[in-house]
Amino acid sequence: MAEQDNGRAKRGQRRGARGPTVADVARLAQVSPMTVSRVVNSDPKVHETTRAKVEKAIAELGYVPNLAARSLAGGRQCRIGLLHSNPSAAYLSEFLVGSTEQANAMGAQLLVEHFEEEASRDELAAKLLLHRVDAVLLPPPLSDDVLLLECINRAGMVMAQVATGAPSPLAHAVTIDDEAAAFGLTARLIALGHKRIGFIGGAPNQTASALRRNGYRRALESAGIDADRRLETTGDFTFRSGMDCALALLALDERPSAIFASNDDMAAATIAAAHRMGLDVPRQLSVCGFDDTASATNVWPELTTARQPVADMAREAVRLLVDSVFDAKARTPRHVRVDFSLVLRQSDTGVAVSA
Amino acid sequence: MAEQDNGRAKRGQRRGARGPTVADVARLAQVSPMTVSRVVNSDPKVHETTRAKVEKAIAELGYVPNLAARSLAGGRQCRIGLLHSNPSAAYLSEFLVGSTEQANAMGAQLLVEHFEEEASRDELAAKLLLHRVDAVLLPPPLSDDVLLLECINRAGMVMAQVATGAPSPLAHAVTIDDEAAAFGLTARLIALGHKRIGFIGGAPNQTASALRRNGYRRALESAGIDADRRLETTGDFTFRSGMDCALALLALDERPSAIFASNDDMAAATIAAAHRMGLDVPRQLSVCGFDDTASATNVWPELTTARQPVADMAREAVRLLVDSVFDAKARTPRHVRVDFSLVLRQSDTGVAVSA
DNA sequence: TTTTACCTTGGTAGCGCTATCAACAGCAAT
DNA sequence: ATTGCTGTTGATAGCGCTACCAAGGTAAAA
Repeated sequence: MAEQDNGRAKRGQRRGARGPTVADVARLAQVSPMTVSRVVNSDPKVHETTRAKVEKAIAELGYVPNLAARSLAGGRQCRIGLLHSNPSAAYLSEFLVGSTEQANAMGAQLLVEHFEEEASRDELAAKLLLHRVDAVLLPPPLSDDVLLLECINRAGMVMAQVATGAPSPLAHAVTIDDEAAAFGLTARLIALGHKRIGFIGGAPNQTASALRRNGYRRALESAGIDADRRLETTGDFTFRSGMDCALALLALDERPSAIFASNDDMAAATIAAAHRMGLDVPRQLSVCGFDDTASATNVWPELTTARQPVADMAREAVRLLVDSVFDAKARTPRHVRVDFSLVLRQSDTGVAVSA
Repeated sequence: MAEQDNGRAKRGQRRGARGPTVADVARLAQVSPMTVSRVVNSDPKVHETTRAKVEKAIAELGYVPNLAARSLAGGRQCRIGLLHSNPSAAYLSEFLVGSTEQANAMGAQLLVEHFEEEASRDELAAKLLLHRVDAVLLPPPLSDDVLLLECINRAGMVMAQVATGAPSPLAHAVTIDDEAAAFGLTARLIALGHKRIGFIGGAPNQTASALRRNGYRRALESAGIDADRRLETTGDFTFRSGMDCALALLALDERPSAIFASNDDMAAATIAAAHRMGLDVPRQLSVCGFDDTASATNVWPELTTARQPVADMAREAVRLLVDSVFDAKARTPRHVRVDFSLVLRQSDTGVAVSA
């Protein structure tokens, strides 16, 4: 009931005091609202003096632009649909942090949508359209779903694939050089003295899996080690599949002395499998993973792995999308490659073992 | 230059065709824009017949409300700051999914902000204020930071603590019954025949830690088992601390036959420690965790644990916050308790072992 | 000096929606 | 017939911001 007037004169006849507006700033700085708008949007054609005055007024009032009004007036409005489907929680977490941050910073709205494997791609596209989604952000494994890409493209939305092995001409892409990273890790195992190195591949439907396998093979090759196809197994990025593959590898007559798993979960499983068989890691078996997710440090010994800057990749992808939505010229698909790094921990640094 | 008119009469003189508006729907349904607005917002006082007409028109045009305009006109605007500080990635991920979903559904804006341990709470509050944050969402461990709560409260923002053991009178709280869950898990271990059950506590500065410890103690007590304080250790929810505690417990003269860890990461570490000492889990050592995060299934054997519905809790918290922001009457702190469940997997189901 | 060209600023008119209040039924009670 | 309702609808006026165009000033060119 009590109409409390917290120190500020009520503006309209609507409900009480919200934050200061361009008009307030304009009054204080003795310029027009329009000029304030220009300063806020860093329009180059504002005189230095005026800009300073306005900035002072802004600081004084603690003015913050109202996003709603801005996007309404500006006509611009960017909704990004983030589609995810059962990626590792650790990956998704980092991805979400990066993408929400960037989306907020750029005034875009992020809609997080879970995509069931079995769901119809057409229905999904229809749903996105219904939600007025302008752009779609695709973390793996969805970034490799060609049907989905085509479907979304047909619906006229911009897309960004993150961490795909096969950038589509229909979409932006942000990737690391998976092959180089896998090459690097394998080369390191070789440098440690290993000659029989087992490989656990990722899900065949993710293109990155093939790239990592190539990196592994190329490293062996360039070290002059004959490839033994029995040492190559294929999992699906889950812990359980990693366990199965590792057990199979460790049951071979000529057991590998090192195993390169295509992601951290499978590497963690490999360590578990080794322990289960009474092998010490890294003394009797060196292991390395890929991705540097939380799993990498939640095992003992901690995993040597390749780190993708997931949050940065998400940020970059959002940036590409927002730019595309606001500026038709930026709509031609771009492919951004970001740097990875090798994180050396304890899972592989045992005494070098010769086969 | 070519003013392309894509099939729809241009509305303003501004840039071309955006989606249909209330006016379009109103015209088609032969009612006033206001009535359309009422239907969209499910205002009860609209006649059945009218509602049907409008809904038909909406469907026909594929109308979707413009959020920006709505929040501008409604004067309502809700920004929720989600503060997180190094929680487990798995937890954060689920939390983010739940909270972004709910925030979008309720037309609120979510700002994700990382809070460094060392950062000044006052500066943080100032920053939140600067970003015009109306409400703050606090997942653990921040939900237990009393200083932070006071600070934010002083700044006049609404808060919600998630998974705290000590709901503050200053904030909403969404919790599970940690004590009951810990009781349940411990009771299960006892039922399996264990008499010496080790305990790995969580970080002392998180109130949930104490509750879990109480549940553990109470279960022992009600089973008539004498508490042996040497069996109680204290970690800090990290894998590494779990490893240390587990190694200590397993080095005791009278080794425990089961260990209850206060979260999954520490339970995973316990399994790793057991393997490291050549003990089989669950045959020689039963283990159970808490939270049912991704870690629970990324170890072998998989963890028996207590599941918190993290995403649901986040959703509920967001709901409480948004309601509070839009409706002053809903601002009195509420404490919502949601159900947990015990997830029985393989880490504890060995042959029952007697001490 | 006048003209042309900027460079900077201001005025006006909405963006799409909803709060508010006024208006008009239709019906019961006076 | 008049009054008073409840239930439903419409008209009006902005929310805070920016696109657009026009207007003033100053400097360079004629």
